[in-house]
Amino acid sequence: MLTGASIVSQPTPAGSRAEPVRYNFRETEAKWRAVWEERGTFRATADRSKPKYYVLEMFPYPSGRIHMGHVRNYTQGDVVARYRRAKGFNVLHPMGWDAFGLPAENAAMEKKVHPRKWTYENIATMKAQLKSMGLSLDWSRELATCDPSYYRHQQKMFLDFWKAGLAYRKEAWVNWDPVDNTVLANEQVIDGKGWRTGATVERRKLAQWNLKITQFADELLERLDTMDRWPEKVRLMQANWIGKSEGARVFFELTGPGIAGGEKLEIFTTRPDTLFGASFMAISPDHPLAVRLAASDPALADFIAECRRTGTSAAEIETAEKKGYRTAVSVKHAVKPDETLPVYVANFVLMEYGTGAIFGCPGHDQRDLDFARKYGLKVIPVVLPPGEQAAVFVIRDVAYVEDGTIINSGFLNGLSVADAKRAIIRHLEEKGLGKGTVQYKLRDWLVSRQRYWGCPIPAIHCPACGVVPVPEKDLPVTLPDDVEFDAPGNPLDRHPTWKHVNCPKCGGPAQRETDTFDTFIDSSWYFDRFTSPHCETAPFDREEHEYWMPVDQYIGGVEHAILHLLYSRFWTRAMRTVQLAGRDEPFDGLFTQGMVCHETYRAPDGNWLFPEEVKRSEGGGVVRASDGAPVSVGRSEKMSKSKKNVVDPDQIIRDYGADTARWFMLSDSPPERDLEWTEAGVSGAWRFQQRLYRLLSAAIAGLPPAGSAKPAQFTDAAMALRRAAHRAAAGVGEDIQRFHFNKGVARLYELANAIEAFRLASDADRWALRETLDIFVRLIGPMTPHLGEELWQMLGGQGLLADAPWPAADPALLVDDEVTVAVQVNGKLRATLRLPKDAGKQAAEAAALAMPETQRAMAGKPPKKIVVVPNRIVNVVV
RNA sequence: GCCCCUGUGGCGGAAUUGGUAGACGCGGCAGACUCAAAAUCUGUUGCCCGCAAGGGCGUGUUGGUUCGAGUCCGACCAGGGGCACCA
Repeated sequence: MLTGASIVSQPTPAGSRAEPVRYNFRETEAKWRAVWEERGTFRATADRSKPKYYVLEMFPYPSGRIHMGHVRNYTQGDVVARYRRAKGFNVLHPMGWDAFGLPAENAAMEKKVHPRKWTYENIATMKAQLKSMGLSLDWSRELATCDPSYYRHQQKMFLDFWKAGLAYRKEAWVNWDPVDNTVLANEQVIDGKGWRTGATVERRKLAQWNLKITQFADELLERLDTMDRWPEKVRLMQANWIGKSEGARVFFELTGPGIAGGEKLEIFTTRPDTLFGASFMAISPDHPLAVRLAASDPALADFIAECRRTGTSAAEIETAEKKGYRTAVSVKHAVKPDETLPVYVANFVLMEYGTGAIFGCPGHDQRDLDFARKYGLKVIPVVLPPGEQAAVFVIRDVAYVEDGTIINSGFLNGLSVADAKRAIIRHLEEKGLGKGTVQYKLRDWLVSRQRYWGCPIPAIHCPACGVVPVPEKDLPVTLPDDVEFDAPGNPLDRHPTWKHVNCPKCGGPAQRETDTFDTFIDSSWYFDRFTSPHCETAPFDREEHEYWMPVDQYIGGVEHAILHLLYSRFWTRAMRTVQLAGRDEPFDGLFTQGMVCHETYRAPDGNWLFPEEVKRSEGGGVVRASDGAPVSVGRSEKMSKSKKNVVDPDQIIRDYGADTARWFMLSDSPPERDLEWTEAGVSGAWRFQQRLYRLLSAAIAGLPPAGSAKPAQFTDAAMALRRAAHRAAAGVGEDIQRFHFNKGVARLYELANAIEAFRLASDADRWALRETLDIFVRLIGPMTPHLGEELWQMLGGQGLLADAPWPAADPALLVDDEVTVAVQVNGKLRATLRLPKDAGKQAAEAAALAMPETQRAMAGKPPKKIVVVPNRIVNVVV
């Protein structure tokens, strides 16, 4: 009998020392993982009788070891997956490896390991680490993108896309590192030099493979509006990236030396309404006309060469001066027949956007104005701001870019900007001088990489037949194993035999394509493959794919907001185009998690220190543990090896257990925000695990067996406990669905506090306590699954907690029959009042006015007005 | 430069539609247990005045709407993110 005693401070048996009950997480966690694995608890099979739920976290690059960002990502996904299982969904929760990529080649160069060996060793290590987290993953679906059984389908799909016109070759300017003999991505060029070699990067024109993502530009943009389970931020970033703008193309007739009769210059503008204000034309240094004119104009050739030397980094562009070179040619003004306009080559005009040529209207574009002032060109205002007089309005230092009334523009005069756009486009189209068009910033996806460790592009270059697809029967084109990394450049290119093949068309000697695919291709369809990863005849089994897709909940870092997610959306449409699948969108719900941060530490010599190298001194400062040297503590930043502010997940799991790591990841910080990793937070999470174990151990004795008949009567305290439990059941589920894990955690703390404060006095109390514990354990299951299973077993639960249903909240217990109402006088809180739920306005008013606190605050004045919000507030205005 | 987001105790953060600001956790303080410490438990903890009862102030700053504003509107300040010669 524990009457009146706290259920926790249970007296220990006489004679025994008060040994605190300790939860042995090491043994227990391993035990339950073995049970799940042995029973195949998380293996998924398509079952049309149940609703499906596909939970996916972005698969990792096998860099060597998992980091805290992975732990956070996979914990969140696992909570969702386990919760959905408990709610009766047929859950697919797979894991794989984004296994191609440059780090493997760097490792090969530095450590003389073959990229394949390095990659698969890393996979083995990281798989063991992920397993130690107790994730509810179906490992039977594991895949690695570097496996030929995976990428053969990718090669096949590429051939299909090629046939359908979605893949093509195009000459493109690339950053060429002359030392490594390779192409560099823009972000690998620092101050015009290669990031690895320090060599000055050259701009070279190379034939490269491209995928026609621009074909879907409009669709990719329009569909964003309907994707309401994606973060607003990501949709906005994608919309900006696609960058739709409406305007017109206009043709200007060229005149001057070297110009053939009738030759035209085509420009793109979003402001055709300002055409009458044009005072110059500007073309890109890469524009064919510029290149042609340079052949007979050495000064222009120098100018173009100088432009090409200027880097493409953000900082350089910002500081680069706007410069132009006046060519010998001019154009006839499209709408003012007797005027001509000079043609400049300008360093700020991009060949890749629009037509690589613009017209300059200095009055209504700041950059054009700066240019015009610099080169002494005319400034003709053609939009009059409201309230200004046309006769006296002039543009000084600031271009006018807002709406207004059109002036100095012939038949457009008097129109608004929007009307003028419509009118001029109609005019241009009628006269054959131009046409209204839509322009996108989005460019086609360049997928060629001069690398070894990637998926080979299945194409053959034949001197007679040109570029020929590898026949399907010869797929996959696999990578040769015997490669050397001691020389710069692509090992595939200098391999003695690999690239030499016979042309599949004419049988003559030919060469393989030695470029490999951008690894973003690998990750553009892995989620499709997960639906049937062992299918040999196709990328996936169509029926399995139909059942499981789309991904219901995708979770990963916001750094993939544009590229990976946009490419995946494209790939899905490309597959639809070649009738491989019928979907438009791969990801129904998307969640982007925040980063994991930690304080940074620096020794007096300026070197970074790992968190485990520092300690708190007695004086409260932070010192180096080895010698007590003072340490300067920097602000919390994203964990990174370079600043050594990292904590190893392995270490945490070893010292505190997976459940503690998971619990800490979920508590306090909202999952979309950055999380600060602190020692105090971890030990707090650990203490809670221990506390729960003690709580259950102590409470369990003397409880009625599971399934005992419900008593007819409960005390108020027991009813309060039951209400708390049922409210938690409803609330935590809601929190998980809405990704408010931190709030769910807070509710569980509250319920634990209520359980601990509950005093047992009767059998009915014991029944209520068992009911509450039963609910509680089910609720913590998704968050701390190992401890959950252990407690579930202690409670005598049926089967595994991982298979147990989510507790159903009794609606009758979710509503209180009494509510607390706030009493305000002139909007200031003066008292609170307990009232029966849904008490009438009059009763509430009377009760509030009767309170001495109310009367005192009213100071004898009569009420002017009384506002009553039922069950909430009574506000007396005097 | 353009676009977007966020500002709440010592700290992380709660607060359906405008309706009791600070749930929950961390940390602090006081106490219990202990020879002592750790662990654990109990109480307390926004700031200011007051012995107390009680009162005043308080969600980045500032102005407004409202019976009532963390929440809505305007201006500003600070921090973070994205894009960036995009015509």
